[in-house]
Amino acid sequence: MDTEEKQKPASSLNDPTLFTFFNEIGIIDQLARTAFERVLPKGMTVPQFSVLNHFVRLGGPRTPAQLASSFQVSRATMTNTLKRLDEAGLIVAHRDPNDGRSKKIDITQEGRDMRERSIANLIPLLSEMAKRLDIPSLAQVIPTLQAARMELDNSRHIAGEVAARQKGR
Amino acid sequence: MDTEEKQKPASSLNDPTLFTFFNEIGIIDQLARTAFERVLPKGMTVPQFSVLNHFVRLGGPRTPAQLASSFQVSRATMTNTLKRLDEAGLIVAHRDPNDGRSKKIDITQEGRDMRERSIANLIPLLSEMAKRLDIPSLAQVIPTLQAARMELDNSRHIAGEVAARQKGR
DNA sequence: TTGTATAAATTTGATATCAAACCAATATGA
DNA sequence: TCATATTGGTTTGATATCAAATTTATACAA
Repeated sequence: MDTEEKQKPASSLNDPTLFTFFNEIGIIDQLARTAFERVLPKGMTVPQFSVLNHFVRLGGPRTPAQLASSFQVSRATMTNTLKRLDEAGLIVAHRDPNDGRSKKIDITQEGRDMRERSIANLIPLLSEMAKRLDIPSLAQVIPTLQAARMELDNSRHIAGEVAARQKGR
Repeated sequence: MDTEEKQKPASSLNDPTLFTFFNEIGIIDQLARTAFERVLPKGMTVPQFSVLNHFVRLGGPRTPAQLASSFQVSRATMTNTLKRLDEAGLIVAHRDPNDGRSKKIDITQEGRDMRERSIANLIPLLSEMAKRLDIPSLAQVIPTLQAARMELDNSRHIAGEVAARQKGR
């Protein structure tokens, strides 16, 4: 199974492209998240806002599992975020009468108001960023990012398989 | 000071480029971090590995503040990561005799060994990723990412100013 | 029918991260 | 010199995140 791996074994070590790519991605994510969180209403976070925004844009009740899948986070993470939104009265949860395991989550009016205030706060920051960043060049790289994201998502099992192979020796 | 902002105030709302860009960035970062952490030696994390790798590649003792700056994280965050590396015996810290506030951090032999094992575990994963991702297209977008990262870094104060303006009304 | 497997959600325990508050030491300036 | 400001580092308190284990409910299969 690992015969072909002898061909060019350590080229990925010598080619810094992947390392550099992920490194830049990580720093941009960090800087952007922090900037957004600084302008959001007190107590609001990016993940919480994203959930509220998701409900407004795409509507309807959603299960925690659906939301976790939409945001590519674990169900445990989504449980945590939903708990905080619920405690703040920004969402409501109802048990699914057809399936006792499941829940239906929906946004409340307070949640909609919070989402509106969040967007109002984000707009000036986004405007400032748009002045400083080269938007057309960012738009150009989006397809590449989307392709990479989809491939990484499809390959999520790979890390587990590699890890299992390592454990086995 | 805000007269010119009247020109095209809400265009950033209608233009989804920035939202989409940051959204893709965030998901890629999430997926990549999780994949890396799954193959790293037990207990090793991406930030911890990054610090060890930094010492091996760039050498020499470094202060916590220098490291925090290199990785674009807060000093509090770096304190936390260094504490764990220190407890694991992977780094050593010495007080700076010339400046009682400061510390000099360096990697230990155990730290070098851990870094070697980490890289050995990462190589197969990176190889798999390299097979699935289009490396040349990723290489092409790196300059754009670097430019965006530098601009966001230079503009870190902006979020604070926008937030202050919002508090003021 | 009953027992096993799967699925949805949560809990637990760990790490990362920031902001804000804090302490200690150095630098600066009056 | 002495008071104030700045700097390096830590602590505290909060949220996010995952993996692994747990709980409850549904599905399936013998």
